[in-house]
Amino acid sequence: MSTADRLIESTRELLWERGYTGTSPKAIQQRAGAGQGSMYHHFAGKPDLALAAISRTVEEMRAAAETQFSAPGTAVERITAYLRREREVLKGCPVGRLTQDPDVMADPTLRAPVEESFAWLCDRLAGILAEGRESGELDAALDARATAATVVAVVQGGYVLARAVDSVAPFDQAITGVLSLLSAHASTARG
Amino acid sequence: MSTADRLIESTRELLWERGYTGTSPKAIQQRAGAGQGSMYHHFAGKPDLALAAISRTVEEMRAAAETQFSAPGTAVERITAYLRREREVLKGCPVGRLTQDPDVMADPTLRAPVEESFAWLCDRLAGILAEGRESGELDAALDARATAATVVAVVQGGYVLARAVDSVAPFDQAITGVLSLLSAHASTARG
DNA sequence: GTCTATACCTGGATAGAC
DNA sequence: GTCTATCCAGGTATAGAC
Repeated sequence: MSTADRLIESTRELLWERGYTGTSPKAIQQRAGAGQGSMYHHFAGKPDLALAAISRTVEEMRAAAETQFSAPGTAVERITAYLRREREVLKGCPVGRLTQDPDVMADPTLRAPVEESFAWLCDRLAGILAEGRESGELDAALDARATAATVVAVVQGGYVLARAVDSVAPFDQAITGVLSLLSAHASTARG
Repeated sequence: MSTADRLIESTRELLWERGYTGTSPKAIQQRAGAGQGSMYHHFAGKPDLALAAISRTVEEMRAAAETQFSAPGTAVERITAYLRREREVLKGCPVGRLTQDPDVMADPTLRAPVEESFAWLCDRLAGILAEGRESGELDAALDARATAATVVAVVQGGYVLARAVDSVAPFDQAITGVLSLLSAHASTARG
């Protein structure tokens, strides 16, 4: 891995663990095993490095989600696969975390990937839910966009709950809860 | 308002806006219109002041929630009132935000109020849902604890989505979505 | 490309005068 | 109780040698 890559990876880790404000160039350099001059040779500064890190993170997140979404199966099966996917729950969401960083949200360049990421995720889930509704799998009265927002919110909020009580239990419960509610909606249509 | 109170209120605002790491004693003093010496006369330092601010915030949050929870009405009505309550959505949750602050979560004293806050909220909602199940309002198969976690997660995640796209729309959609799913569950029991 | 030196600002806190 | 002076570490970046 090149020095530039190591710097990006270190930044990704630190943004995840400590956020933008809590991440110093010095900490990035130490974790990457790179010197001061090396970092400023490859990147213009902290915001530039953060942009590279954030871009890489959102790409990975999207690819990971798309794996579940494009798998074979019904809408509920694919959403279940997405929700039950293995996650580092106690570390939280590396993208959602950025929404709490005022310096990230205040910079349009840093903010854009975060914004696009969640917009894409909601749209994609709404599309899958709409498919399920068209095919008769889900109740015709189901609001695809609202339900999609609920699903994404449950994941993001599940992370918050898990971190609050330092246990994955509430995350798993929140997922179980929304899947039960959604499945009930599906069986109504079937019955 | 006393100087100590102004310092606490300023700290509450700044913790909400910028988090613990992003909040400096100097910024607190300036917002409170207090001097350096004044702050260190009333409080031992930043962690001490943060504890006072966090304690006050979680008390307010709990009181606000309890207002909706203890109002007359069915379980779903009270939960709807809670979820539809007016919120400063784009500012996010002042308590949930703290879960993203590693320095807060690493300090047991600062962490405890956050942890208790979410534990209480989940328990309280689970109790209300269990009541609704006992009374026949809700499906007997409904898992009260899981559903409670889902409800809390939707609120917390709704904040994340709203901040991500800088719009209250996804927050409102997420609430609408979970209430639709829950209401469908209720009508199953009634039908 | 990477290193060291340097610079300036802020964070967080203490000391002692008033 | 509040003020000012002072302190040291760290954040963030530039300059220039190698």
